Amino acid sequence: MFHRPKPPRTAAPFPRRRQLQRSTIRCMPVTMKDIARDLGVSVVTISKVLRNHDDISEETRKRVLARVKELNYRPNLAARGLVTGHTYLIGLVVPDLLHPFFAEVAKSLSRVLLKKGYYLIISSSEEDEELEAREIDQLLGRSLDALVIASSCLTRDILRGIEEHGTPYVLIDRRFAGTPANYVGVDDEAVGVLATEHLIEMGCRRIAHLRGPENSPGVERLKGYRDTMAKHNLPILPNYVSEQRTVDVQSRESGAESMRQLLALKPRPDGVFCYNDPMAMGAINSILESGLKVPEDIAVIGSGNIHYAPLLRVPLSSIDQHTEEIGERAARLALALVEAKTPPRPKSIVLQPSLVVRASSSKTRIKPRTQEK
Amino acid sequence: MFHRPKPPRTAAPFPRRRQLQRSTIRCMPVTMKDIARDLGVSVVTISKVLRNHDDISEETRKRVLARVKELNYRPNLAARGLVTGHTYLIGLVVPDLLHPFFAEVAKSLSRVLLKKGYYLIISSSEEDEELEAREIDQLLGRSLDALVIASSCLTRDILRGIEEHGTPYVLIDRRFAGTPANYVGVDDEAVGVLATEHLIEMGCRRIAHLRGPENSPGVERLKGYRDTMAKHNLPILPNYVSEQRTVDVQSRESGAESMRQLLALKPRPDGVFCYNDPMAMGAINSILESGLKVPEDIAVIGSGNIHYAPLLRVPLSSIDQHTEEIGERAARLALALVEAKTPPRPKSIVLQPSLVVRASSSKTRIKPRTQEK
DNA sequence: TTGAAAGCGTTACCAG
DNA sequence: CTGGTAACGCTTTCAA
Repeated sequence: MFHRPKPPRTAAPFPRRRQLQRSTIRCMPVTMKDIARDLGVSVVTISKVLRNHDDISEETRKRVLARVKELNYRPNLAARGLVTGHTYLIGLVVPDLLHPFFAEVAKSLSRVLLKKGYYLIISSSEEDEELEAREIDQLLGRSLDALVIASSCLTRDILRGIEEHGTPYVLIDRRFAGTPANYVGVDDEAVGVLATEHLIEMGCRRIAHLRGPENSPGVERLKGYRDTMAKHNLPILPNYVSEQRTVDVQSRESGAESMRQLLALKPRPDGVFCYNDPMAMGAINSILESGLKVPEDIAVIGSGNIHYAPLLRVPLSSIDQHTEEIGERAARLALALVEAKTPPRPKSIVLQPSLVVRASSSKTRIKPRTQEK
Repeated sequence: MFHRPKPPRTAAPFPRRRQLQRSTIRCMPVTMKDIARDLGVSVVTISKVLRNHDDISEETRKRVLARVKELNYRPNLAARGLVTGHTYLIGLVVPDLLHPFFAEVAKSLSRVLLKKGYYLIISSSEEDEELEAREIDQLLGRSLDALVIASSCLTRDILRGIEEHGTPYVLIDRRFAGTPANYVGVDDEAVGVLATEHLIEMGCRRIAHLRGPENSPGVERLKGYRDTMAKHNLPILPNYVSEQRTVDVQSRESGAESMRQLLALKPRPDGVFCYNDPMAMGAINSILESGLKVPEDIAVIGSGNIHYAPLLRVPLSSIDQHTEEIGERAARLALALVEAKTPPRPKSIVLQPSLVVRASSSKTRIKPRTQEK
């Protein structure tokens, strides 16, 4: 009936032997306990020294620090996180790391977070909804402090699990209709407007659009394009909006394919606004292959302003989305969420895009050879 | 003198209240304890069900699973890792995520690992030795199962801490002289040979080299270049090997700058082998800016065969390093290390590079317009 | 088939 | 200033 008093822990029968059977033989790293035993102090003391508590004598502190350095001790952050409920780990989910847009976001995000002592754990969904769900599950299981997501999902279902779990999150690039969420992205309708206005100004009249997926950037850029065409009383000819809605992962190939279909139309377009830069690269390829010229026969503009856009076969005009700033803002927003005592009101940050003109859309005869960079 | 027996834990005074003060008010996720209390079983039972132990009655199993699903319970992987000593987390350290080579490696690595239930945690050192050391420290503190590293360090010092800590690791792309380590990369000397032989075959005689950093790829590619020039009795003219040894992060700019210096030399080179593709892109830019033509006046070849090489202003000849395979092999090697009971002998995997000819080096008059892709 | 106890490496709390 | 104790959420062991 009575519980036997635990024997004092210090009197363990095999003091230097780990009791639990580990799966590997590999020797474990140094722990506080090791140092404590070594120095004849308690683990608490070690812990305090390491976290700069000021209720430790200078002498003890010195001894501890010396031994810590000597043994190259590293605190186990997982264990620490377990106790404090704070892991200093922030998750990032993107559709494709190879896509320069997301690589750039990851980079600027990471830079800001690192400065504050946070660490980024990145996950690529390959634009696959199911994989994304699994990866987010994994991430939630690792008790991150926050999550930054460029979701490949078309519905907000994915968010429910995250909210239930209680991990704060920031959406980037793509958002969902419905209840507001923390979001950082570009004004996608403005992207469509800017691109289309520019092509019109360059003298294009039969402007086609290689559209993106059914997510918010895809839909809103399309809307910007449609509205602008309407505003200028320009018709959108049949099949001038590419039907396939493929994904970021294979943008270039899909851009090439859609462009081929557009080229078969008559009359054929004299300008194309592409959902993103990789699609535009594919489109340009198809146009050149067919023997036509860019921009003389067909002007092309993309979006994203990827860093090598100026160096392409035909330097690519694009809509700059302020990629770096998206990462920075998302990082700051995420940090604010983590540090907030109580979940603050969702905040939506929408950046204004800007036009970058290069050769692929400059229908003037004097094509600048090296316009920038 | 005697320790008071602990009161039985089940008789805690405030059963539904967490005792520990967390830094945030945010409600904590569901735990096994919650489910156990809920169902009137022990946490052990829950734990066993979740890990498919077969000593649980079908009925209990069903009840548990139902509740688990209902509450959307996710096991805390950090806590699990603490006990099992196995986190299913593998770290990747690269100099620059924006560099397509490393992005591609990350992608293929992640793909293989994910299939086996492992998760990749990526870290970009920005080609900064000190930052790299800090990041590796962080990673080690998170008790990863293994580490994959493309180190920006020139010496193997960084490895000591890792070995002391006992985390198995695989080097990729760059290796260190001295004791053998697990490594996956391309035969860099062969890269230099292949590139130089090709330029010679194209009729170049005054071949320059925009060299990389003082790490193994940089040094070995340089050696391949030197040896090949010697073999063909071709002189390496003064200053024909660019002196700056800048880094991957700013390759393009550094390539452009070095090329400008080469152009000022007389005689000027008629062929350039660049350490990597971004440098080659910068070099081509400088050449075109100076009014000369690629490849007619100066042929250029890079290394890495980045995916957009065919789409550049001048489609870029390159040495393919089998980037994807590097990632795959590194993943498999890392998994082997994790699963090994005892550390196996270090294994070095060296892939043979292959030549990809495009316009930037085809000195024949008939330049193929679209050679591939 | 079930679960109490001990332990993973750390921090919070509080009594000395 | 110091350190014992309990706790974080989980798994392992072993007795019932």
